[in-house]
Amino acid sequence: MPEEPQTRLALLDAAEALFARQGFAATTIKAIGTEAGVNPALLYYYFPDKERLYHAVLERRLGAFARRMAAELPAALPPLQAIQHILRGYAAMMHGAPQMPRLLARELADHEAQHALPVIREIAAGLFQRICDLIRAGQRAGQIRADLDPRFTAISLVSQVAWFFVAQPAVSRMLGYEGAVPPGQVERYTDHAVAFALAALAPARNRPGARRARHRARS
Amino acid sequence: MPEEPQTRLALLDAAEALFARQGFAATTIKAIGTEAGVNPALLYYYFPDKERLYHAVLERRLGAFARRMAAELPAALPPLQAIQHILRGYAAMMHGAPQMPRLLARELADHEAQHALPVIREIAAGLFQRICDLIRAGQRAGQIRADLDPRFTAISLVSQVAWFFVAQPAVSRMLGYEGAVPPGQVERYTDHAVAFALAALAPARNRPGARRARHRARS
DNA sequence: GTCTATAGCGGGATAGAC
DNA sequence: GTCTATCCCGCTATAGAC
Repeated sequence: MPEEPQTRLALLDAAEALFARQGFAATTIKAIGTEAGVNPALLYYYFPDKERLYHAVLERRLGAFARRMAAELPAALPPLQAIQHILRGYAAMMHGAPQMPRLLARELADHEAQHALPVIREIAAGLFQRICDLIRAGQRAGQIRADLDPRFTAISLVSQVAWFFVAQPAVSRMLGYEGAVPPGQVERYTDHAVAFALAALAPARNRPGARRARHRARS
Repeated sequence: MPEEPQTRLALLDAAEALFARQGFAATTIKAIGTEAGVNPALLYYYFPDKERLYHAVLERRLGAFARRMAAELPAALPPLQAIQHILRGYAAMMHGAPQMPRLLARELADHEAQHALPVIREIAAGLFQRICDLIRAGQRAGQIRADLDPRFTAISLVSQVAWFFVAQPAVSRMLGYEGAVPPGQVERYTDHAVAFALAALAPARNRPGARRARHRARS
């Protein structure tokens, strides 16, 4: 990793912010240059074109996250703690890179967009697979309700964190704030989400009428 | 509601599909016309411009949903059942209008985009407020854990359903499907999400070491 | 490495025939 | 109501001076 040119970094940062705010198509080269405090034409000195700049933006963040997650997770951690660890790591990444959630939201929604990177799919799929395996392990150990579908449950777990950040503007307003969610609230929500998840995962203790409505659930 | 011109409807449908797939900026007038099987210039006969066509697309669906939800919910329903009703209604709308989730995701992410409609914010805020109130009622009745923050909990509930549909392409792949999620699986996930939510909401029965770190709830 | 100038294209929107 | 032709603008990308 030799010395990264300042200009290149400025362009990456500016592009990340603008792509997140407005999307790829709505963001112009001129705007990127202005935001970066750099001549717009320099984009073509450091990157082949707008599309590859976008790729570079995604690679930079997601690559780092994927590597960290792959390295950090000790294999010996008990399932419930490992799940907690992943959820908190996910929240921390989202919190640390404020543009990322919206960028990710666009990627997820834009599956037909030409610039969607397979890398993202692979990273997401890898993490998801890991969570599924942890849930199954927890079920075998009797720490997680056996009647939960592991894959559906993994989605439930991830969605709580993902949605909070992705829908940030709406969520913030719903919580009663004008602009962004105050920093402290983010940690509080993360704690809540983990507690909520653990409560839902906990094995049912012979609840009255616990085993009904497997089919036929419409009102 | 007098006779709606066919062409107008075709344009609305085409625009809805394309805006959902590619976003507002990336969708061209020509593409809308082609998708609708109609001359592109007709857009300007039925709508003032591209932006107002977009507004019409959102109004059509969300207006209907908001009216239905406001009308359908009997005030006398017990909190837990009312919550279930809302979640299922939300899922049904998303399922019934496949483009809507992605359109909504864009709106939520694009809070700085100029075309974001205040209507959406109001609808979302109204439903959210309702869910919060239901949670508080459930807590007073002892049917919902008292240590949950009502607003955070409302987010957790909504996010499970919202994320499943919004991240549909990614979710589908994670569940192991190639294209879209098979119809039956959507209902199965909805059932799961409701069950997951109810499990998390259920009052803890004298668990050893129940969470203590509770902040003061505000009115 | 950075800048200016501009080519070249594709987009939104309009005029007006039918 | 529908269609053709077209204007005009702004965007991406490049050429080339410094």
